[in-house]
Amino acid sequence: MPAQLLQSHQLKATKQRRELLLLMQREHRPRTAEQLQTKLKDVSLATVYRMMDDFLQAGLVNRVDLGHGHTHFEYADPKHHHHHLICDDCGRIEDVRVPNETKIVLSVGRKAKFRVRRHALEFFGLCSRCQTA
Amino acid sequence: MPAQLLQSHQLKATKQRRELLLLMQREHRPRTAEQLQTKLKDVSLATVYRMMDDFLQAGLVNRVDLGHGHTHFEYADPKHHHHHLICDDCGRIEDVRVPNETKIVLSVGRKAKFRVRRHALEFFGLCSRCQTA
DNA sequence: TTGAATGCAAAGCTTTTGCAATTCA
DNA sequence: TGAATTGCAAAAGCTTTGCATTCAA
Repeated sequence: MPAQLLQSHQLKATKQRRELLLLMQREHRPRTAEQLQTKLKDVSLATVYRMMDDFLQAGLVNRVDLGHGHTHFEYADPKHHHHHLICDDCGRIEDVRVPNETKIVLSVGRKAKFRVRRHALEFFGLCSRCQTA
Repeated sequence: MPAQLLQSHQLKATKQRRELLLLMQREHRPRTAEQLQTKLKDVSLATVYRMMDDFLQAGLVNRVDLGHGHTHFEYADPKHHHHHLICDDCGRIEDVRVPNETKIVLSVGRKAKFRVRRHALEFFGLCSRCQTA
């Protein structure tokens, strides 16, 4: 599957790319380049970053800013578009869907004559556990 | 004004803090620590970063991720809450207001039993000029 | 007066880059 | 085969930190 997906985006299906894409599909969670590299073992960190650039351009992954100093990446599953709730206290990350999101994004773009290609949205605060603690 | 604002947030109103806060209120645009330091002249970069931490905690400024490698900061004017449209082509940044934003944020938090304290939202794409070019 | 804030310079991290070797189409 | 990709190690930022000094309350 990864091989075909890569080729359909004009990306040469190298061993490293196939492994990384497969890993990200399975994790479907925001991960740092280092976290991904650790789980791949035979791929250099520089290559992970280079592949991320390619994947980002192809729209296969999204860049996620969780407020920690380093960038996270997440597989962009078109069937499960979502955003994140990030707990300031315990760091837990929950997925969340925003109602009428498409409509909102379209209306924002239309009003400003801006062609929105993508957007980033994260919520920060306290998760249910940490509120009571 | 900055002096009182600082003190109301339990922040000692030092010369550097007053100047930085005043500058950010006037700029009311996302700026990097370096950009701010340049305009201040007599404040070290380390101090700008340290002040940003304080201001962020106090809620006086927001952290903005424009997708470039470095963090931007913007004065958090409660009367002009807005988000950004960032042009992939020319880099121009426009402010935008999202209709019913408060309602949306509240509903997202309620559904997930998550107490949302703040959120980050940026739109990327092509501005009106770059669409036609 | 005194704890907090600042400056300077060094250290720390994440991310990028050059170049030779390797690999996929 | 030939262009694209990868590894390694060095370089390049941005951001943080230690410590002596200065400053606001």
